[in-house]
Amino acid sequence: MYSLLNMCSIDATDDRTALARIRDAAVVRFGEVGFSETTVRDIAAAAGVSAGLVLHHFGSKAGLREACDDYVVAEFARSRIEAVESGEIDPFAAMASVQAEQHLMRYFLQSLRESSPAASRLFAASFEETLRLMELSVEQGVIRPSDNLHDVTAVLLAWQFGGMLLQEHVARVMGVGTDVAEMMPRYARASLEVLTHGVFADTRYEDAWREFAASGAPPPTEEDPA
Amino acid sequence: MYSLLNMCSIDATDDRTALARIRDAAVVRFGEVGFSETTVRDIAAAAGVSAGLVLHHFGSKAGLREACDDYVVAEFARSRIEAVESGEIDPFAAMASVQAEQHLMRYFLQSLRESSPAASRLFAASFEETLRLMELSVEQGVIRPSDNLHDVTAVLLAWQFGGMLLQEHVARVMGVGTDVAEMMPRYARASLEVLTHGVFADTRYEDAWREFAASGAPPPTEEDPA
DNA sequence: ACCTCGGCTGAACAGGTGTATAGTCTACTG
DNA sequence: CAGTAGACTATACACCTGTTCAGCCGAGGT
Repeated sequence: MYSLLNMCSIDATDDRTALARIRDAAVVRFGEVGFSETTVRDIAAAAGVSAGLVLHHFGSKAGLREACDDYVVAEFARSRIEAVESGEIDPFAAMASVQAEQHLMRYFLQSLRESSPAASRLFAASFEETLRLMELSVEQGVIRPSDNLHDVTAVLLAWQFGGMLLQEHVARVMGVGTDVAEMMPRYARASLEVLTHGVFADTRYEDAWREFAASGAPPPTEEDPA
Repeated sequence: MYSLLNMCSIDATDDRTALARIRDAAVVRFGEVGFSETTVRDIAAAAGVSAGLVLHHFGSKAGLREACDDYVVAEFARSRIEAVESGEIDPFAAMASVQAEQHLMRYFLQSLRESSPAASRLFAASFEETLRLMELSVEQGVIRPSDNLHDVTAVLLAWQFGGMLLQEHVARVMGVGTDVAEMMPRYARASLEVLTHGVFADTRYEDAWREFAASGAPPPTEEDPA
């Protein structure tokens, strides 16, 4: 019904609908520089259409964002479903496949920066899936059992995405470039070390906290002495 | 200490100079909603002056940002020096004192979101100090020795700040409010558990990675299976 | 007294923003 | 073939942005 020829200037071989081109361009721009730094005219130019058409299809810039949110959420869900159907269990491979679609991940990370509604949806969805993965890994003896697996998973997820958000700063203090190939070996080794052995030499801090929590007093300190 | 945000009508007892009021208001606004979402007129109104005066004192909005950056960096440094001079060693207390000046921390976190130049400076400074603290803690037997303490510190710092950045999302999946009093017990318990015992049941992932790194092949996966 | 200088203001300017509107063209339908 | 619907464009509009500018005012020096 709405299949039109696309005459426009972007690429003669681009057979995507103008609407799809707008949406894709918006996902890229929003992911790269953020929502408020992106102009409707930018997106229109990148999609090879006029600014008016963007509003014609999506109503407003906010409507375009919502459409992008829905699209990215759906794409993530689709890629996860594919991964599950292919019988993927290995958590390493799981993360690798998430990393695969870079522009989606960029959009997600940018959403986290801006605390957009999509970020909450994606974080929550990622949490549910990770929690299932953690439970499975505990059964398989890969992950140490915990009577607090729910919160532990939430913290680990925050650390993981938080680490991605601060990638640039980690790379700088490590003295390497921000590209994955250069940074990942260092980051992976350090994080694996912490996630395997912890950082504290004994349980004194954990004990101190447990004792404190049991006393019912308002806790006096921040989270961890990293 | 000194009065915080007094929006339109400045308190008659406010003896700060107009320049200081502008700078303080800018730090608050930049920290709350970010640089590009804050207008010069907003800041001027919050400081009780005209928009022209802001530019008169700081040249431009960018100049104001630089001044705020310098101010916040200096304030952080000052508070850290005070902490060191008071003989503070306990990492818990260290983090608590950092948390104390909330508007400075908010400014820093917002800078991290926006990857502003100040964020790099503050992250690097925080890293240097944390690294010294870690070395000291290793000597005291509190932190487990590591032949990779530099990178481990970088990762832990990224996780800590990253966790703060994603505070809202962690709270949501934990089912608690975002305020510190409600969230911190849960967050502290989970992070202490991980930092004390790790999450992996054995060293298989660490071994696999070491083996892989030794082979010299390009690594195939992402950082951790959180 | 006069003068000067810097803090300070109000209005104006130039550019960019999201958005509304009028109109063109093409494809489909009766 | 008329006619309608919708994709699409160009233009204009209203608003907001950072910034500029001419000038006011009070304090301090001579």
